[in-house]
Amino acid sequence: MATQHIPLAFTGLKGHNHQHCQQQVLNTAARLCQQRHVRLTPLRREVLALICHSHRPLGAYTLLEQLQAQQGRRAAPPTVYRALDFLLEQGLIHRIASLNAFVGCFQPEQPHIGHFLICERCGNAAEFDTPELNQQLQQTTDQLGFKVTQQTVELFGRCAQCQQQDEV
Amino acid sequence: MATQHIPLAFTGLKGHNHQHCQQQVLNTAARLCQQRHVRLTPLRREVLALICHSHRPLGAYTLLEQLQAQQGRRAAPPTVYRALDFLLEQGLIHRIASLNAFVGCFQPEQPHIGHFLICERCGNAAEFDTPELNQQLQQTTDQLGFKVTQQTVELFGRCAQCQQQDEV
DNA sequence: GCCGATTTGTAATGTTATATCATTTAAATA
DNA sequence: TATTTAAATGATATAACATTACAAATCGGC
Repeated sequence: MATQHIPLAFTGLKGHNHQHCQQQVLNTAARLCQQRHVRLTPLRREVLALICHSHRPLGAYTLLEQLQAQQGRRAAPPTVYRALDFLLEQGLIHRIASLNAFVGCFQPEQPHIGHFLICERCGNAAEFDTPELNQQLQQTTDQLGFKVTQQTVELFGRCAQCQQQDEV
Repeated sequence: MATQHIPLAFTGLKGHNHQHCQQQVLNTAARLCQQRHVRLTPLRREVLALICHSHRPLGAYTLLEQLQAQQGRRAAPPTVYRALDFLLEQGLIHRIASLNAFVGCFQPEQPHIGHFLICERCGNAAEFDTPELNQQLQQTTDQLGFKVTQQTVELFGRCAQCQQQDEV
C-alpha cells in the first residue's frame, strides 16, 4: 500500500532503459497472471505491451488503431475495452481519468493506490506513492468523517527535465 | 489558496439550508461577474442555478435536458458547454473529471484548488481544502522536482451520514 | 472428443465534447 | 439615437470515448 515508488517516467535522461523496463513489465505480468490463474491472452498481452511501450497515457482508440496497424488484426472498440478492463482488474494498468487514457503500472505486485504526476510538456505520467501523502490524506478524510474507497489523484505540471528544457 | 473549507454537501442533516445556500451562490456569482466586467447572462445564470440546485455533480447532457424542460428553450450541446466553460473560467463551478460532471463552487471569491470528496451512496460532492494536505502535496512534488500547475484530487467513498445510514 | 465456461468478433448504439458558420444581442462610439 | 463592433447564442454536423447485446471461436476439465 505505502510502497515507496520512484517515478519512472521522469528518469528518462538518467539511464532509464526503457526497452528493459517494458520487457520486465511484460514478464511480471505473465508471472502474476499465472500465479492468479487468470489468462494473459495474446490480445491482452499485446494491449499491455502497447501501453507500456511509452510512459505516456494512451487512449483506447489510439490503442485500437495501433492494434489494427501492427498486425492487421480486425478489432472493434469492445475488444480493446475488454482487454483494458482485464488489465485494470489485475492492476497491470491504471486509468487516468482526466485524460481518458491508460498507463502501465510498474509495480503491479501488490495492488496500490495510484497517484500520478503528469507532465504537460513531455506527456509522460509517473506514478508516485509516498507514505507521507497517504497518511495526510487519511488524516484529512478521517477528520471529515469520510471513508475513502477509491482515489483519483492526478497532478499536472512540469517534470524536472522539462523545466530544464524550458529554460534553454 | 489555503482557505479552510468545511464540506458543505455533507452537512445536509445538520441544518444546511440549501435554498439559502443556492441563492447565496447566485448572488455571489452576480456580484463577482459585475466586479470582473464579465457577463452572467440569463443562460449562464440558469446553468449555474441548475448546477447549484443540488450538491451532486451533474453531467452536461443532464443540464441540457433540464434547460430544455424547464423553459422550453431550444438548446444544443454547445450552448451548455459554452456556459460551462464560462463558469469554469470564472471559478464558479468545478469539473469532476472522474465523473464527467460539474459541481458548483461554494467559495468562488478567490480562485483555489478544488479537492473533492464524493459520496458513492448519496452522490454528493464536497469540496475540501486543508492547508495540511496542500502543504504535503507541495512538499511531495517539490521533492520529486515536479512543478504542479493543475490538480485533480477526487476521493470517492462514504460520507459520515451515509455511513450511519448503512448501519441501520 | 465433448461440454461448459471464457474469450473474442461484430454490429449497433449510447454518451461526452468540439468544430464551424450563421444569427442575434449587447456595448461602445460617434 | 443610429451605427459599428464585439460578444454571445443558435444550429448543424461530427469527433472522441464507451457500452450493450448477441454470435462465434477458443480453451480447460472431464
